[in-house]
Amino acid sequence: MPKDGAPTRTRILDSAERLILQRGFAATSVDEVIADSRSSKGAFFHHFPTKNDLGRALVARYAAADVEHLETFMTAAEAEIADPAGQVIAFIRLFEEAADEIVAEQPSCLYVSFIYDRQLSEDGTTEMIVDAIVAWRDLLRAKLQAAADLHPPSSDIDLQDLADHVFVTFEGAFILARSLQDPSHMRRQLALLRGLLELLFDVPSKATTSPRTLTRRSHDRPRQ
Amino acid sequence: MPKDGAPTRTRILDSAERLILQRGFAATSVDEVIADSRSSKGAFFHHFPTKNDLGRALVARYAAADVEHLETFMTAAEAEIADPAGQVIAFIRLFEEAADEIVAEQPSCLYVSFIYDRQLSEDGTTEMIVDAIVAWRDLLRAKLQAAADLHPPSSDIDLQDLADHVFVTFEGAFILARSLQDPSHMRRQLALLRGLLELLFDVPSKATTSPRTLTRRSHDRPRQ
DNA sequence: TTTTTAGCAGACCGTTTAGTCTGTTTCAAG
DNA sequence: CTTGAAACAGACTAAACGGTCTGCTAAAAA
Repeated sequence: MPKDGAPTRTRILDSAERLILQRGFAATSVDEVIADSRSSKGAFFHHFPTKNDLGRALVARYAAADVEHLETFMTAAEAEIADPAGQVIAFIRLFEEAADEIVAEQPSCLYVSFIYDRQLSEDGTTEMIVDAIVAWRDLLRAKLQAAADLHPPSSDIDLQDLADHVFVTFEGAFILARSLQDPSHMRRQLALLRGLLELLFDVPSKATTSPRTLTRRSHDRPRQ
Repeated sequence: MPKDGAPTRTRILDSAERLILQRGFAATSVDEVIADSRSSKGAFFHHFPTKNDLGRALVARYAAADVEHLETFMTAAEAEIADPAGQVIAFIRLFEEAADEIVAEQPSCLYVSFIYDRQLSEDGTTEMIVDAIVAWRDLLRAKLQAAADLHPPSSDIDLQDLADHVFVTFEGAFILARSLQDPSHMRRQLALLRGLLELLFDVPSKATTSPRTLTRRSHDRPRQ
């Protein structure tokens, strides 16, 4: 077999992801991706027959990483505490601690770039996004169900919607952070969500073990 | 003065808004807008010197309507009840009741189309979006502050972040509804947010007065 | 050593794009 | 009725776009 094309392919995907997260899919030209990745027309269209194929590959990679992130953090939360309500709260706290880093290297969510950018269900991208969202909702709903069975929540809240609200908070926080150009909103919104979950399941907030959350109130002046 | 150009201008804006909400700004061509609005090149570039000018005008109109919507509903909530916590909850409930209609005629939020689509701070659009977001956060924060002063909330939650969480829920719900192609998520996420606020401020949920919320649980099978 | 094939380079091409230009129509002021 | 300026209509253009094509190179199989 001839020389390995994987590094070039990865370089193209990396450049495309960066540019598309900044400008959007339609607003990013193939030539820009080629220039940024220091490849060529030949290389690009060798790996991706069309621009849409690049998009599909990009979403596939992104969704896979997203679901893996989900599972990694949930496993870590499960190792930390036995109680399912505590696990959900620990899960959110792990994302909270990683929030600044996540937003720094990803100013927005690739899902939205594709959901908002292209004509819906044009090809297989929407399905991949749906699958990832469903992975989140199913895993979280199971946890929340288990939590609700143990500590009956203080309010009759729909658990499916509550599971979805985690995804909703992520996406909304991305938009808020980007609009106001203040990346800390991701961490803050996750902290808020955690606080609401602690309230709902009557789990005491252990602020002392999570020093980062102590700085939560240092933003009375909006940074803009 | 010659004939009135306002109707044409409005027709172009309406078509552009529809198309851009579906496909995104960059993915919508001037020619498509012209065809959809049954106008012409001459008419278009008479009213909007460049495509970006159309975008700016569109966001200006959208943001003005958004802030007006905010103020209308908050005024209605204030007329309904004196207690600030109850006002916030009534405010959310009003949007809940309007949610299906809103999503039906607007499958997504124009802010996101511009925040995600164009290079940030290219022109004045970002500022207009920021102004609208700040209007939401300021009005809601004031209400939440007043509410917290009266009924001290059962948890030490940052009120600024809580105010922002309303916007976050809207934006996230738009994305969820569109991704899963189930418009009911907007209503459901707002209902959830209301439930959490009722819990936080210890306001009893009056489900009987709001018949729509009774159907909240009729979605065990995701519609997809 | 020869052959084969994936990997790549870059000139090239047809189409679409935003934007221009030359008119023509409308309508009210003078 | 004339005029003047805003409101259009639509042919046209230069640049950018996604995609093609021909050819070269590297490396492993035969």
